Amino acid sequence: MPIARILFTLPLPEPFDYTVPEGMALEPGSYVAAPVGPYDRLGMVVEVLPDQPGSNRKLKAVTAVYDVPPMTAAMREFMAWTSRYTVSHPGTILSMALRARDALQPSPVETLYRVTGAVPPRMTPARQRVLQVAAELGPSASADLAAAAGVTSSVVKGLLEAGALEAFEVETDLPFPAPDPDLRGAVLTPEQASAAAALQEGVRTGGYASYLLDGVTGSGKTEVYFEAIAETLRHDPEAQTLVLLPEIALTQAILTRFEQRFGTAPAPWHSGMTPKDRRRTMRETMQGRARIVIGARSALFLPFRKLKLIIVDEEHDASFKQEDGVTYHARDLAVMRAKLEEGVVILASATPALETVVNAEAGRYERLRLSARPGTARLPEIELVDLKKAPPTRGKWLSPVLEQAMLATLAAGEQSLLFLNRRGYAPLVICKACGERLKSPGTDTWLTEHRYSGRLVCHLTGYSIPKPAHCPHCGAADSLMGVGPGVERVAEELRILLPGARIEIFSSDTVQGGDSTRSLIDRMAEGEIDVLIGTQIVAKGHNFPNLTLVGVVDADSGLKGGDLRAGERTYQLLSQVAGRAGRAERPGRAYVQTYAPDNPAMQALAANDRDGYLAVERDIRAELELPPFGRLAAMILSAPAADLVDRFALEAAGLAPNGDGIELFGPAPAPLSVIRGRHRRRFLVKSPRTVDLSAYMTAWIGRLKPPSQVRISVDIDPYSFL
DNA sequence: AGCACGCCGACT
DNA sequence: GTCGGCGTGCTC
Repeated sequence: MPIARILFTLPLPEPFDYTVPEGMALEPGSYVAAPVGPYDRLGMVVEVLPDQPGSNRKLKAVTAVYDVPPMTAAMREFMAWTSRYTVSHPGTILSMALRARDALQPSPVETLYRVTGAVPPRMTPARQRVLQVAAELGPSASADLAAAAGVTSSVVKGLLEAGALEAFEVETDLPFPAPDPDLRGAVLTPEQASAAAALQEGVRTGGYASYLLDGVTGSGKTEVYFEAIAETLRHDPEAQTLVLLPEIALTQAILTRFEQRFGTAPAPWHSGMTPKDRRRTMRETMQGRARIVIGARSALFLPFRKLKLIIVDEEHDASFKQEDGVTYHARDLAVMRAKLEEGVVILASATPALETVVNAEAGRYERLRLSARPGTARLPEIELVDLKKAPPTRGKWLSPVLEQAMLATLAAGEQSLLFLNRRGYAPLVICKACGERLKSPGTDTWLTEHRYSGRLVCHLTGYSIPKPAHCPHCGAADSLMGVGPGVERVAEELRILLPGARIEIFSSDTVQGGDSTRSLIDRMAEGEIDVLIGTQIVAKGHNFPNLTLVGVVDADSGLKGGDLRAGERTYQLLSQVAGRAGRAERPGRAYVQTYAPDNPAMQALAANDRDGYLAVERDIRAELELPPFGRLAAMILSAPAADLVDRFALEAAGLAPNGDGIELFGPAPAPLSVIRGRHRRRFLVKSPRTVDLSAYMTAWIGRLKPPSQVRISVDIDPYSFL
């Protein structure tokens, strides 16, 4: 009997071997159920080996094979590569690819009823009502008909037997309607048209091609990549497209734009979906029927049938970096997947990551620039407000310069946006009596005061308590004081500065679901709000025609902490926020409050000199051999007891292999040294570009024998530093 | 990941 | 004298 090597959705180090029963057709990529210990588990065939006569290995047999298309060779290669690169078990990657395992089963069915037109031999008032609602509602479930008619389902059953109703079965998971590439494209400017033509040429040529779509905010990148999608749909009736967006940008607005262009919304994939919707998207994707999938970073692991185009929108966005469990950067993996799928990848951004720009300059991506906003809209003037020279009065957070601008904007009947990336009222609570700083239990992060809810909240773990009347440390009454600004506190300041103005806060605390987000955005767009104060959530994609003033309350907050990309990220975020101003015919203006006006990121912002800034950053990174000119990896050790992890960290340091050009830093306490009661220590490894750092980390871990309480995790290309 | 097997404290 | 804590090791 032939032998199948099967990879399971379990963290096992290697595939297991099984015999293939007579008559079962298996090939690499087939999804199967096979026994692991006492139970059948979901697995995937990696390899089918011919009969091995004379072998006396006792193997179990494969139980069943799923009736779905096998995973493609390109996807299997992608998983194997990802497993090696991220230093994680192949089975763990397989579980990521099969997140909605019901998708392997056919759609569940439900029974619906509809009227036949036949009149039942015996008509009663109850039957009459049911037939009436059945005619009004159209095909419906028995329970729905009964409820609408105010009867029990036995009346429905009686009508079915009498032939006045007929039953039929439908699948509950419907296919996605086919998008229409030729519905109506936007009228493109010459610059947009030439970028679109280049992308379409790439799609038609076939094979791997990669592009950087580098367009200023509002230059119409979406319309341009829509044309690449349209060409993909037209060119090959089986080709599929994946659009990756930062989680926060996956809003109704983008779905509506797809619907307007292609007549139907794409298949969605993100963390907030119900199991049923997930199952539907995954089934349609693996069957090859979903032609366009739009999703957050995890959508990259969906098992497409024929993935020919991947678009990474806002490719610089830090949320493409997955930090827990298997760490990966969805943009980098998207490029690899496109290579293996022999497809086209488009990285789109107004503020591309330095890595991406360096790759484009090295010729690895073809760069397509969109330099103009269509119509008359102009980029906003950005002015730095030096807080050392023009500080806010004590207890306030807005400099007089910004206050004046806000007053003038309100007087002119225009809107302002204030950006402050801090939720709640105050990011830190201290006791005036004893100086205690309130921390989240089991974690070394400060508690944030939220005044609307009257609670102290840990933004890392979600821990929250009502604000205590007494200091938990010294017991003093009424001594707890919020320190520093949050959006709620700035709102309070503004209500005094601008009495009567309509002021709203936009943060993940004030808007829960999609509906409240939409209504806030709609009200802002329609001019029903004068001042919007928002966190990171306001930076993306919203178009407010009457918004002419943007104020950045604390431009320096992102520069703190030892992050390699702090300056770059600050530049990206702030230029994106500033870009909210002046989208329509009115010119926009942005004030950026900073204590570090000489910082290169601030200077570049004021001079609107992105490329100059990137050139400076690039030279620094090249000099220090930091990414993308060198490689980084981190190893994080954690344990419930600090002494245990410290002892093991020293042992691990001694066992680190030697390697050419490898530099080892640490162990040092990780940036968050305690999370959920686990003490964390971190090593940073730096190597030249030419070194296979994943292989180095794998070799290192192979030498370690951690005590059971110590956990090891590897972060390839870490984003948080130090 | 499960799950079973295995040794040390509070209960009928 | 047992029930059960979760540490360790195995699953083709």
